[in-house]
Amino acid sequence: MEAVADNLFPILRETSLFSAWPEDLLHALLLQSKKVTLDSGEILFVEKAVASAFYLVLSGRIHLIAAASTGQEKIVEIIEKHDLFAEAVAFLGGRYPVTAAADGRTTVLEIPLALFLEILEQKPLLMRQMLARLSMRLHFLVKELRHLSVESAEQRLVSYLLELCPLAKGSAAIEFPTKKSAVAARLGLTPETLSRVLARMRKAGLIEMQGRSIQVPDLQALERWAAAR
Amino acid sequence: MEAVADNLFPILRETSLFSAWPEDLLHALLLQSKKVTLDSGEILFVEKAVASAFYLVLSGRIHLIAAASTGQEKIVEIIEKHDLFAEAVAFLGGRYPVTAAADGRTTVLEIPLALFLEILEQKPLLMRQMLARLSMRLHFLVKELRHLSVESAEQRLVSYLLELCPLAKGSAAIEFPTKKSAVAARLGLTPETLSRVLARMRKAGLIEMQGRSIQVPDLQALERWAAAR
DNA sequence: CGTAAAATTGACCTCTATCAAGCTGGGTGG
DNA sequence: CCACCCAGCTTGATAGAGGTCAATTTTACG
Repeated sequence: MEAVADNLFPILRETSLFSAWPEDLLHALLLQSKKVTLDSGEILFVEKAVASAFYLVLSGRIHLIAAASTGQEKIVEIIEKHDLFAEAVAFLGGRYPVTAAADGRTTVLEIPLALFLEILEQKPLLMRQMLARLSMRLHFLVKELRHLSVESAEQRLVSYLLELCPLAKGSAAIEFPTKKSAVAARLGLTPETLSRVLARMRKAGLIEMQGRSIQVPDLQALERWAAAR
Repeated sequence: MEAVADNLFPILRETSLFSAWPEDLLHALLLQSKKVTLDSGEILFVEKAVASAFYLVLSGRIHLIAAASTGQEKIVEIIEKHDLFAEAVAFLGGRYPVTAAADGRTTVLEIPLALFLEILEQKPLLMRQMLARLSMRLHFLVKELRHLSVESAEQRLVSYLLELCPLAKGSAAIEFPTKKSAVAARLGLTPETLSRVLARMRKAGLIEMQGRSIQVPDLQALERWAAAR
């Protein structure tokens, strides 16, 4: 853990949650926050632990993991650089619903909930933005639920690829954010199945692949292909 | 659609969202609301439609359905009598993320979003409660995600049964809230699979069943059985 | 009752997980 | 500088869970 530098301001400002915060409040919040650096695989917090803070990824990546009693794990979400996570726990008894683990060496900003809540309480506008954020997460999860329950491995992978590329038309160059085995877990698949689906796409001439980067000459063709299974 | 009667007050008061609302505001909101009655299977709103209202189930049941391009459907949630739904859409461009359909003849109270938002804007305390509600839904969905991705049919059904009965120990008499085919969809299963799992439980002496009602002589035995698969 | 919808049961098949080898490529120490 | 090593990836063979299709049986309700 280290002291918090002023260069964090622009990063926080770019998040939907903090974009409209007045300077002084942001500063007060930063004063109570600290950087935490994790080694690959290290656990930031475990499911059901009492929540006292939420986080912003400064570098690296965080995996949010839901584990079953059988020991199986599903990556609910991969949090990228400059994204906030776990901010929603604030409003509920305050226990984390998932486990957070570092993917590669990762630094996060730990923001204490107490002061954050206090500030929110007094600024309806900020609360309003918080509501919008939670709403978005809700929609995200509903979408995930659909993907998992009614879509095949092919459809899920294609949806995921389409999410990763900004334009929905023409061709695209896509890069997996992390190693394929983690992408597989994110999609609710095994690494083997992901590998096979990618192989099928390659054989069908729909993609080219080298390591983590994927070329898609025709996004719409890819979509049509997935729809047919 | 009919005029709104005053006997709705106690029902609204029992919801977590409206429990703390001042009389006058609730009244103002009710004045703009109306009852809507739907026949079985009738659609209240479709996915992606622009949202102008949210709802409270007065009688019957509503299924929230996520459909895939293939035509397959998953029931995301079964909304019971006196529960609110779709209130979260308010804060997001305002499109419904799911389709809502009546399960049996169903009456809902349609509450317009515009006034609701206006009121919230001026009452930070109410907003705070709204946040708590969204947070709960978020946790619910995360749990669902885990169930779907890392649990077997047996485990999902048992979790669902345990959710339906208030006590976690000893014996219980459980009643499915709706027809089995809908329960199956809620669990992400086909009716056939649900039927088979129930048959297996019956043969293992873990449950007795007549129509929609289920007797569980030993809840913990049921849990152990599910854990072993 | 009689009919239609719901539920069950059986046979079969598909998808994905699992287990078990190989393969590959980037980093390390000799 | 190269050989080796090992994590990550791929590929193959196999099995199991759950879906699909079809044929009954049961239930609900006019």
